[in-house]
This record gives sequence, structure tokens and C-alpha cells, in this order.
Amino acid sequence: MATPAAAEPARDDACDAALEDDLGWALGVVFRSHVKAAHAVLEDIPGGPRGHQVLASAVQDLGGNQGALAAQLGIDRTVLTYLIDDLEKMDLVERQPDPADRRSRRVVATPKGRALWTDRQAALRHVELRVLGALGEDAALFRTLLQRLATHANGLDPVAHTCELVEELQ
Amino acid sequence: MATPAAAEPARDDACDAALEDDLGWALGVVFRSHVKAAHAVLEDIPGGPRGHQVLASAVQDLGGNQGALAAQLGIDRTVLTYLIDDLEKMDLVERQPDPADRRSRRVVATPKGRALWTDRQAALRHVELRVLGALGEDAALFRTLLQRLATHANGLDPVAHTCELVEELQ
DNA sequence: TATTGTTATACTCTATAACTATA
DNA sequence: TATAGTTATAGAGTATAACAATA
Repeated sequence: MATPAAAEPARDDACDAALEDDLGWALGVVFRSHVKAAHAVLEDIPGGPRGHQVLASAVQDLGGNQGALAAQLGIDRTVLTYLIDDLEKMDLVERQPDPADRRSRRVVATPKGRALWTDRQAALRHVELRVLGALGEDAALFRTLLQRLATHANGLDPVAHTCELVEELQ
Repeated sequence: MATPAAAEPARDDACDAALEDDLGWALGVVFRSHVKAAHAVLEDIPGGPRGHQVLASAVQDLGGNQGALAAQLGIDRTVLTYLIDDLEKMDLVERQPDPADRRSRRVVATPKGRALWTDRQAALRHVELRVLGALGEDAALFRTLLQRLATHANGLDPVAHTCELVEELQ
């Protein structure tokens, strides 16, 4: 699909200040870029990249139940049910009832799931290198900043963030 | 085969490096965070944040046709048709036939669309400040790195990127 | 014949609500 | 009554394919 050489894009006065200056556009481009690349490496895992994220969370086995996991992954709890179902069918994760609250289920990785997760780490590193490759030496810096942002926005620092959002956005 | 509570947490090798170390997870969290915040500010624009991106592209009016625009926005050309339809109904953009190729249409912003776009810039800046707020002084740095990444990944540097992807990913 | 844009159809993904079992 | 998880249904969003106009 060779681009029909449409001569030179006239980016004179307006500069590229409209679209490329849009943070949402940039985030979307990079996000989709990574999803696409990761999908190619994780397509045998039910749910693709997101199924892998459930697996990753199960591997490190934090204390949370499914509801907390859904929030952490930014997906609906009903969707998470199907994801876990499929991962469980392939013996990658397991639902363990919480002794303290029999309604709650902890999602933990099976040995097979842990092995699969470990196995794909190398491929994912490779994907990351390519996705972030354009940054050269600054790739690590970008990664650090992004992680700071994500951990803050996700709820590891829930108080300040949520309050601010609800207050200011309404 | 059952390795119940007897098994150790095994956090030595994995640390808490599973989910938070996942670039895809971090990108998703930040991306959704921005979409959500931007949506609240752009909800009267057909298509929300993405409709606004079409508008932004129409404002700076590059030479490309709808197909190029769809590629730039990472959406299907059929979806773009509906988006433009809705924006055109509200007199925000206009389809202008290309004199050189009568199949092609250029999408340009109307005065009303240009005014609306200008009007929302301040609100979007505010959204960005809040989304990137956790980074403090490093917010500008992150923005710069992200833009470098996006412009590279999107096609301003299409040759190297596309070739690498097709080659290595298959 | 190939390409641009549109339209129609089908599919996937997601959200909403109702249900159970516990608390 | 409220909560955790599941299930069922409906809706939004997306892709696939067929179409008309032009090259």
C-alpha cells in the first residue's frame, strides 16, 4: 500500500499544532501500536493482550478479588468473568475462594500459567523495544514517566486523583 | 500437582514486576484516563474525542483525502464516513471535492468548526494538565517524548517503521 | 482493472440489568 | 439491605463485503 506521493504536506503557518499537538491522538497512536504488536505475540492466550494482563495479575497474586482486579485492568467485572473462564479452561489461572469471605474469589496463576507468562516476557520485551525504539536512549526515561503516571492514575494513589476528577470535571 | 498455601509467595524473582511493569497496561490506563476526561469536555461534539480529532485535522487542512485521514486517526474509512456525516450536519466540517481527482474528498473545517475547535483548546489544555499532573515538572518532557513516538509510529516516518513491523512481526 | 468513498450487513465488544449466594 | 460474582439481554462500536463513481 504505497502512499500515493501526494507531494509535500503543506505544514506552514498552522504548523502541526492541531492534531499532533493533541495528547489524546498521540496516546491513541502509541496505544494501538502496542496493542497490535502485542497481539501478534499473545494471540494464543485467550483474550489476547488483556488476557495476558489478567494472567500477569494472577502471577503476582496480590490480595485483591475479582472486583479489584477488574478495576485495576480498567474493564467491567462482567467481562472479567468471561476472561477468567477462558483462562481457567486452559488451566492458566484458578479461582480460589477467599476463606474470609466466601463470596470473594482470588485469581491465582497455575504452574502452567506462570510458565507461560514467564515464557512470553522475552517476546514482550522485544515488542516494547520496537514500540519505543524511536526514542533511542530516552526509551527508559519514557517508560519510567509512563509508569509513574499509570500507577498514580490507576488507584495506587486513589484519594487525590478521584477527588480531583469528580470535583473539577463536573 | 496441587501447590496450595504451602507454596511461597515467590516474589523474589517476580517482585511486583508483573502488571505494573507491563507497558501495555500502563499505556491503557493513561489512554483511558485521558479519553474519559476528554469525553466530558467534548461530549457535545459528534463522536466525542475522536470527532474532535477529525475536526482538528480538518482545521489544519493537510492535503490528504479521507483515506489518509482515516489512517492518520487509526480508524476504518467506513467509520470515518459516519463521523464526517455527523460533523457536516452540524456545519463543523465540509467535504470539498478534489479538482485533481474527482473521487477524492478533502475534509476542511467551516468557520463554525474552526471556532469550536479554538474554543475547546483551553479546556483540553486543562484536561492535559490534570492527566499529566502527577508528573509535575516532567509533564512537558513526557509530552515531548510521547509526541516523538506518535509521529514516528503514525507514518511521518513510515518507511522504517512499517518495514520493520511487517518483517519482524511475521 | 484499481481506487475513493458510501452503504448494508454481520460480527465483536461492552454495558445494563437481573439473578445467586453470601454477608 | 448490601456486596461478589455470574448470567442474559441489549446496545454501541467495529469490521467485512458489496456498490457506484472515477481513474
